[in-house]
Amino acid sequence: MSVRQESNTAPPADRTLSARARNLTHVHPADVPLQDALDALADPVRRTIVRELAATPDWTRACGTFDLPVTKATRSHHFAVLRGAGLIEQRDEGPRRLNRLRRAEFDARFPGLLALVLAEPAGTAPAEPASDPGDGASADSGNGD
Amino acid sequence: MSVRQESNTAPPADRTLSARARNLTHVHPADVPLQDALDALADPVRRTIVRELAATPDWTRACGTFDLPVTKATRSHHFAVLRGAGLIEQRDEGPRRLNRLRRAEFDARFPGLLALVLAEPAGTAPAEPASDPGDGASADSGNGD
DNA sequence: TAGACTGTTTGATGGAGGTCGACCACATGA
DNA sequence: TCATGTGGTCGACCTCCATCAAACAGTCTA
Repeated sequence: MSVRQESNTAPPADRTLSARARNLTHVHPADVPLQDALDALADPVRRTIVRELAATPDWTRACGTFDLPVTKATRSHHFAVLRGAGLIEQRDEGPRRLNRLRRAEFDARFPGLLALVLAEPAGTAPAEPASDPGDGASADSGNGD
Repeated sequence: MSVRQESNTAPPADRTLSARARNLTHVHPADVPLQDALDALADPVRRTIVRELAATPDWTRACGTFDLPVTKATRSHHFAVLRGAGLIEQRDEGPRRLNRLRRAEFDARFPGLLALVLAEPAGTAPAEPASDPGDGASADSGNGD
């Protein structure tokens, strides 16, 4: 019992998947302890990712498209943490790795927690450039399909 | 402007207060950034304090009566952090320092967050003895007034 | 085949914070 | 006045984790 079918997906060697995708292990929010959720959201960079992700449709943002004050190595680390906390889902699309915020599932497990993060004004926490006055949605923008 | 009247109470030198009580600076939850709230609740010992505090009536538990796997120095530190995050209120009663969980105020500022902590099964997070079989409320108990 | 692009992994580093022992401050009671 | 009990402060230690640079691994296009 337990471990939701699509849960802790350590993929059982699926040949239809690329070698890269096979390393993508997801954790369902239902299996995440509160400790991990709080640890994940206690970092300002990760909360920024979550907020930016919430502002765009699912599967439209690759990891590299986020405006973060860290190198790609650190960025990669943060995405892994968010994945491990059941906050995001990832899928490989060519060379890019697209992201989705697990809104409903996560909110079902931790009611209200995600809302607090999304309600937090951007640039409030440290390690954030407090956003530039020119508004962030200049070029890439977050328009949908 | 701002800073709720009873807010960040760095008491303006009140002679009716003991020297000890004068050092008791409180922060109103409304003035607490999400970062501080998450930092405060990300520690398992502090969540234990919050849960134990929620299980007893206000102003009935002194700092020393909590069953924690740390020394009093660390304990004192944790209580200070909780106070600074607007999670608890403290009052000196003789040599003891009594505590109160700021349920309503904190929940108004961070809806749902406190509920998540209280819903967390005790002994789940690390650094907790997973509770002793004899039930915690043996001697001192938490009965109220 | 080579190059550009995207993302991960590894090893090292620095800082923040949890922890402790020791000492100090205050209140109470004998 | 002294002893006790409660709690805070200080300095030191130590672990964890965010961070980076460098090297590696796929994917796509030319």
